[in-house]
Amino acid sequence: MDDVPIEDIPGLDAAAKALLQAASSPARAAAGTVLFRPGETCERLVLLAEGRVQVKTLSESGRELLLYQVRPGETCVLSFACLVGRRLYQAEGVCETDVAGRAIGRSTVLELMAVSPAFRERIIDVQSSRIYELIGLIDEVAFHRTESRLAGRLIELAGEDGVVHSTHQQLAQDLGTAREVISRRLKRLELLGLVEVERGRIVIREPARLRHLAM
Amino acid sequence: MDDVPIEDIPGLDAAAKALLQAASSPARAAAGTVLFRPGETCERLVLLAEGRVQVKTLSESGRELLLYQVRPGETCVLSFACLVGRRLYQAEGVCETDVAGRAIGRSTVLELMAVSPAFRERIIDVQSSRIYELIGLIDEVAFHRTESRLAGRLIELAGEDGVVHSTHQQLAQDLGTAREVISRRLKRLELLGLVEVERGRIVIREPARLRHLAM
DNA sequence: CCCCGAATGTGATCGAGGTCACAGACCGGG
DNA sequence: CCCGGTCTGTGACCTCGATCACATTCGGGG
Repeated sequence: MDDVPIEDIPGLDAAAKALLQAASSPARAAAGTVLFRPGETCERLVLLAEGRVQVKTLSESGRELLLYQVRPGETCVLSFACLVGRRLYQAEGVCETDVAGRAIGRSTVLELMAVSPAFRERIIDVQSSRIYELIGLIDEVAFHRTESRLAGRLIELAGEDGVVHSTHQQLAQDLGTAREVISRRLKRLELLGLVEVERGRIVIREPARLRHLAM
Repeated sequence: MDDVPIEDIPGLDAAAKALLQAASSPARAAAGTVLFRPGETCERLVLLAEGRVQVKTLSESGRELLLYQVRPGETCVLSFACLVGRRLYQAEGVCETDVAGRAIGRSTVLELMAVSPAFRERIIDVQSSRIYELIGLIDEVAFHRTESRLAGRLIELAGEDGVVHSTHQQLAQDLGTAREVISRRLKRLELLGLVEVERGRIVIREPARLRHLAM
């Protein structure tokens, strides 16, 4: 079962569907697959139907930092920028889960922008949100300490039950720091009674106080 | 002389000009004027005809960090994101020089997006470039030391003659650090023979080696 | 030519976070 | 139930950058 029905992609209008029918190809990838790496050129844009993709920068020393995630109905803004502006990727894209979508080339993207209001608005919407988020991220990285950023990330990741299923290593990679640093900060949060640290998961005990720390 | 002719704004098509004629108002501001601050709502978008605007984040402790500059023919992507997505500004916009442009409201922006291909493409283009730049900035702030960032900034600011007209304080604010740090780093670059530091200006002596440091 | 504000130089100190080097602890599979 | 890989805890150490507190120095306007 290789095909990805165009109907699976939310937020498209008739014009977009017609064009995709004619000029897109199904794309699937398993969790963990690297979709693109720094330095590569972008040949095609994927409209995501299901799954989640993480886009992260890499440092020379091997650390990483999560920039944003791409969700169903969205496209990767970096891919878009690289494809349209003929730029090189400066980040890495990794499938967080199994992923399905439809891939389109540069000319099709441009045509879609012209003929499909829904597609156009979606792109602009996603770009705007990402710009907003990226600026927030810059602010965090430049001016906020790790403890506060960790608190924020825990809140983002927590399920309804207040449980975060992540290892210290994963959190470190999300925040662009080292595992030891996360371990120590978590320990501190635990001493403060804000969380409980277990193997592979963190239970949030005091969401309110944690949220307060995050700002 | 208060008016700003629409002809002064580059990159518009007939449809855009017609709409602007009917639904935009002239906007002027002197160098140093603060156009928006964190926490404010965005009521209108300015299409820049001349001058330059700096957009920067502010930290609690009073430091700042330059996010990007808006130039003639462009719009501020943060303003756009805030206006369209009804979000609050998270940064500050300051006129770097005297500035002239035309201001439009939310509904006009949306209409322009719909009726003017040139405007639409311009927006998308600017958004894409900014996203690319912002990701680069995140990478720098997260993973590169001040010395390398300073080297990069000096190269950006240098004129044909290799002279940068900035005070240490200004450079510090561009890079999101403290003045003393810049002074010391500059001193080091001077010891290495890469630049000469004078009052209010820096002369680049070894562009190649400086560029090398910047990466 | 003097004076004041802006710009710069510098030492001392401090804290956050990065890095290294391990030691345990835990867990699922064989 | 044992073993190896993953995950976590921790001490030691170092570096960069932030901050404070000044001393200078420069340059232009009155």
